[in-house]
Amino acid sequence: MARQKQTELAVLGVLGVQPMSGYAVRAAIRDQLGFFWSESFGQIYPTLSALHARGEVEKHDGARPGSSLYSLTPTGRRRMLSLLEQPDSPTPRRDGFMLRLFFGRSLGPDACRELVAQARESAAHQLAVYQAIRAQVESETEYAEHKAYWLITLSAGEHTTRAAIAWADETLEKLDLSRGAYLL
Amino acid sequence: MARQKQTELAVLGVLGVQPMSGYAVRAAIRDQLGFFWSESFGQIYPTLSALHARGEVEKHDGARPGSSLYSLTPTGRRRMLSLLEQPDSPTPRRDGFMLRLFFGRSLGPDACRELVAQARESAAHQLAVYQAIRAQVESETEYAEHKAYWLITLSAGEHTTRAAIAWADETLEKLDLSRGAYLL
DNA sequence: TCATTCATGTAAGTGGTTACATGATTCA
DNA sequence: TGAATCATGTAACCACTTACATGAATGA
Repeated sequence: MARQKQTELAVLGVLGVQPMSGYAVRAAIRDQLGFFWSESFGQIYPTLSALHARGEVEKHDGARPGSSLYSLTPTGRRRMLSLLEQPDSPTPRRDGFMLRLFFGRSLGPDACRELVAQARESAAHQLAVYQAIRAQVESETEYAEHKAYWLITLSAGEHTTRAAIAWADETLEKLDLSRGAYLL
Repeated sequence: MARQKQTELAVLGVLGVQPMSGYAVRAAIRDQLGFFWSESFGQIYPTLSALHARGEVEKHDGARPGSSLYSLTPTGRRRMLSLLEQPDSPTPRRDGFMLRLFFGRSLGPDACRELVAQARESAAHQLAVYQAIRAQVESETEYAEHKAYWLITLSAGEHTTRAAIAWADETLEKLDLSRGAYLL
């Protein structure tokens, strides 16, 4: 799937849950999909215009003057479904942290240790955030069916983050051993 | 750290292990860093030129006519070190698979199950690849110090992938339960 | 009244991929 | 002899971010 269409999918997707403004679309993506997706205004507004031009979303007057509420048309819903079914072509990974660690020999064991320790901290923090969100989502009473899928993606985040912590702990140990060897 | 400089870091980094041609730089990045980094020719050659213009790499005649061997100059090595020490600013995540799953309610439980099952398969395959590479790297006798860091990044991949498998298994179970409930 | 949030949009720039063009060398 | 690999580079395009510009509404 062309990567461009993924932005359209994200926008159509959140609009499929309920109608909202462009600003709210961004907030929804940031707050609900933020851990594995992001869109900026510079993407959202033009996408919304294009979607509107193609009749996939409807534009209504919003609560404030100048603001608009967008909602999916039947065409839009069909489009979302068809995008959803297309296999995604993942963007090539570019993990700066791993890149640094790979060249760790040049960085030196101390700096590497620091890097991994920081990564461990931020993963631990992330895990706490996930769990706070989980509690919040679980207590939510609306969108019961959608909730289940939200929790599934959250759970993926939790698994990955716990793995990151375990890896960091293991790596710190290795690094300490080799540092010990180095100091002999 | 500006994202652009990361390409320079990757190029300087592999050149820091040993001098090689632009073509070989790409091969090294693909084969050794491929799981968490990627560069295309369209990036590598211009970067190499820029690095050369700034005196960070030296250009020597390669084995074939028209081919070049690039190696780090002392300036280049210092530059690599300084880039290595700068904190990285991660690109925002865009995980198309999670995006789809988040909108799973629209996709339907069967299609979701299929999606997750596929993800599980590809993770299992990935894990086998990691382990093959691990065996190969471990048997390598050169670059002993560098090897340790390579294995550390490999281990990160293994942890993440095992977590993905565990998550998939858990999720498949959940999905089957809810599908059962749906069918009642 | 003043900061914050809601709201919409554009312009410039960046970082990157893809496809193309070209040609030598190696090896089956 | 012909396919695969080694080798270098460019041009067009793409998705996306950042910064900017603007202004109304809300609420402390």
